[in-house]
Amino acid sequence: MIEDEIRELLDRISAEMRRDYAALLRELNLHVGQEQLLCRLWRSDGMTQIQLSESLNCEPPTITNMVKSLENHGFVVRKRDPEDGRVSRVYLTPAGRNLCEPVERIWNKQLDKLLTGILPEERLLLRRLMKQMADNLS
Amino acid sequence: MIEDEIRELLDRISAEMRRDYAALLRELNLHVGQEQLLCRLWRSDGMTQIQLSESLNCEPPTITNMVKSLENHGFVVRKRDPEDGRVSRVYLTPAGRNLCEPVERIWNKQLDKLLTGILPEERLLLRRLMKQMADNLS
DNA sequence: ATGATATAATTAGCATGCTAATAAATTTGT
DNA sequence: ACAAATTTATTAGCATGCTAATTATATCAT
Repeated sequence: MIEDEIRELLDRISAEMRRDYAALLRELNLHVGQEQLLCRLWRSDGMTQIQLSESLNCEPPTITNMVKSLENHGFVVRKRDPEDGRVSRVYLTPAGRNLCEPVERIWNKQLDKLLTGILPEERLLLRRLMKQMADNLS
Repeated sequence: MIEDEIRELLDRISAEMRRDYAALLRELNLHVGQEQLLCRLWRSDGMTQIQLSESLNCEPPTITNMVKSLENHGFVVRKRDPEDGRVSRVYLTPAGRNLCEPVERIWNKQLDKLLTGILPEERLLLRRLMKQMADNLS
């Protein structure tokens, strides 16, 4: 069945992308997923952990762990919000900010690999179909 | 850029599929990924752990952990290979075998959700493009 | 036959990611 | 004003998944 093949292909692509990213990001001392969190901060430094968990679509304890790990590696710092004592805001250190370019290089490199041999008009179509699938899931 | 959107959509789809599967599989006392290992055994019971790691494209220690967990839950048993003392073969218990149908129901349900609104001829195209991407990665 | 090499699996340690339960601060309701 | 409810973050515990190092068995070469 076509549908089962699509499921298996999606599983394979997800897993393989993750593996490739893991290998590439290791050179930057990053784990898969951490670059996504940093990406949010590159766009908007000082987000709260709740905002991060909503933006990354994961649970607050996951953010606690990720931020703790990123803080141990010196890529971010946490500061208590002076106006709301419950809130902890996450800020980039210079080291964290400097990861932006190398991470984007990795993204582009991996994207080139993924899309090799797929024509521009096929990419448009692919985007449309993937947009539909993403919307179906949320 | 189209390519960046494709990357972000792929990330979103992967993550969301994983979350959905996690929720659905929890009712069967399974974690995401375990159903893939079981699926290999449904097709060919008694595989070695090395064979499983190659088939699932993950590392041997991961298989050790997964099999240990599945064994604790009574879905598989490990038996030493009588002809090669290094090899440990993994066999389904009746409970593990009985998971086949409910897992396939979950797969089909989730696949319906994913592909809603995508026409048969678009599915063919999608499969071709995904096949290309999967081949690009391996 | 025995020392070296290769293969299969495990252990330790770390990260993402989850749920359930808890702690701390703020807001709401009466 | 103060008790109750809500919000934000953390802790504990478990699973997948990784690498590096280790153990146990089998094979290869001299």
